[in-house]
Amino acid sequence: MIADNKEQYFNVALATGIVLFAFDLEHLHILLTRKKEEPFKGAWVIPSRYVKADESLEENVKVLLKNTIGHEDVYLEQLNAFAKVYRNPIGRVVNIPFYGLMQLTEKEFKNAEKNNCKWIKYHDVPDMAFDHNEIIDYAKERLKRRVKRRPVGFNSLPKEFTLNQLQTLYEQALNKTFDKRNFRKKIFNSQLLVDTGKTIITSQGKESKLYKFDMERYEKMSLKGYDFLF
Amino acid sequence: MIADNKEQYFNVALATGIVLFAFDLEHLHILLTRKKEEPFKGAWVIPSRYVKADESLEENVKVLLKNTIGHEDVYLEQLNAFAKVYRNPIGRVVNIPFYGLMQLTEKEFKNAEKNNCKWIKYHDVPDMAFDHNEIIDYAKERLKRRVKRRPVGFNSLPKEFTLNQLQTLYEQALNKTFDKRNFRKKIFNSQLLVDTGKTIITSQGKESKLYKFDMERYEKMSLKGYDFLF
DNA sequence: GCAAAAGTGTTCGTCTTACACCCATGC
DNA sequence: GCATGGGTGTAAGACGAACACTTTTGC
Repeated sequence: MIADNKEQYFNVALATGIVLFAFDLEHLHILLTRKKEEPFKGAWVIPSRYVKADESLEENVKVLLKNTIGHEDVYLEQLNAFAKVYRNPIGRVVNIPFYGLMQLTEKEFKNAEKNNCKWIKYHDVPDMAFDHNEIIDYAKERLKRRVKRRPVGFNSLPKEFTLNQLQTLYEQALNKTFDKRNFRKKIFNSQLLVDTGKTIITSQGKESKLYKFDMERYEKMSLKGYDFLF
Repeated sequence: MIADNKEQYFNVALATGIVLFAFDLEHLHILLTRKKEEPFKGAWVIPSRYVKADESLEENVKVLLKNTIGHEDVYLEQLNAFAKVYRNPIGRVVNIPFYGLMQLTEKEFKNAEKNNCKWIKYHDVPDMAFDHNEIIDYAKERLKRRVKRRPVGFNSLPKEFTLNQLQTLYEQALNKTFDKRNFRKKIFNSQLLVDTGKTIITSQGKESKLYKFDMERYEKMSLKGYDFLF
């Protein structure tokens, strides 16, 4: 079947997109940009890029990251392909988006501005071009599930963080609030946090204990069938 | 960027594949077929099909189902795209596989044979062409997670089924055994099963109660934030 | 009569949830 | 001095895990 008319099938273009979530210790953000060319010139989109013939999806996404935030040090996960026939007016473009999770610091904030991108608050996503709102909604759902079921949240915190920062992150991602005492109990019970013995002075001038995530321990526990659950 | 040399990007082919899981009330099976053409003529593959220019992925998968088991009454879910540059020697073919879950009866068994397909036991998957083993492993992982966290298993049972059949399904999919009393307690606690009042004579000649899944109730509970968990 | 399958309760420990106050700091 | 945020304990209920026997049937 394919041998007869190979050409008829090789007429699809591939792109990746990145729904980049970043936490600045207070709010979750998503990185958006505006389209520089037709179609939908000027409209909000997630950073996207056509995949070259000999380029893997991951390589492509990493170029996207370099071009927007200036580095590629981000937790990444592939999402479902968006492949509707008429999603792009110039032809059949299949977008295989990823979601990323990272810490938002001054550096990424400035780099984004420089590269014509903007960090939008998680709950304030505007109307976007193509099916990009759908992609973001899907990525948010995925993030929620992951935060609930795997300790991915730590990818958006500094190596050492306070429990209040961790709780804020969970509350933002899951869009609900937790009782402070119960939150701490649950996290400590999981035995995935290590007390660094250090403290930090938070923005309110209070002293607060610093913890770090014990990745090694998590991996060992995972192998034995442990399931992180929040 | 794209306007200048549009052609250079529109040279990818799209295919879907289906990892079809089916339960005959005793064992889980996966549907495989053998390649009829080069490359890898004669090798085991999952049923796959090129996507036509104006065809959605879902339409394409449904044709696949029609061509193999003779109908399209299957629970479907899209998996991650498999897009490695050199996964197919004839060009860059991106496979966007789905997994499906259904009940295996005589009908599907015969239709598969007629269509050059074979139902292989879940734990006996042979070496396959392309990256199809990888796809199956990925689909199995997804199935495990789904069975644990959503009541998808009911898609592979008849409308009315016994608790032992349900338990067997869970044991096969998750590759472990459960205590019968605890299993029943857990399932009844979830309040998702309705006693039909009927019984059936099983293959061992014993009478066994029939239950059905209360989809409406599940949907209501889901909306209120209920999470099925096994 | 014995092998195989359907069905059934209790106990113990752990986890979840609800709930309130003290202390230090910045202003 | 007061508003803000960091930090802490207890009690009640729900849930999970471990565990054994009775009954019926086919052979």
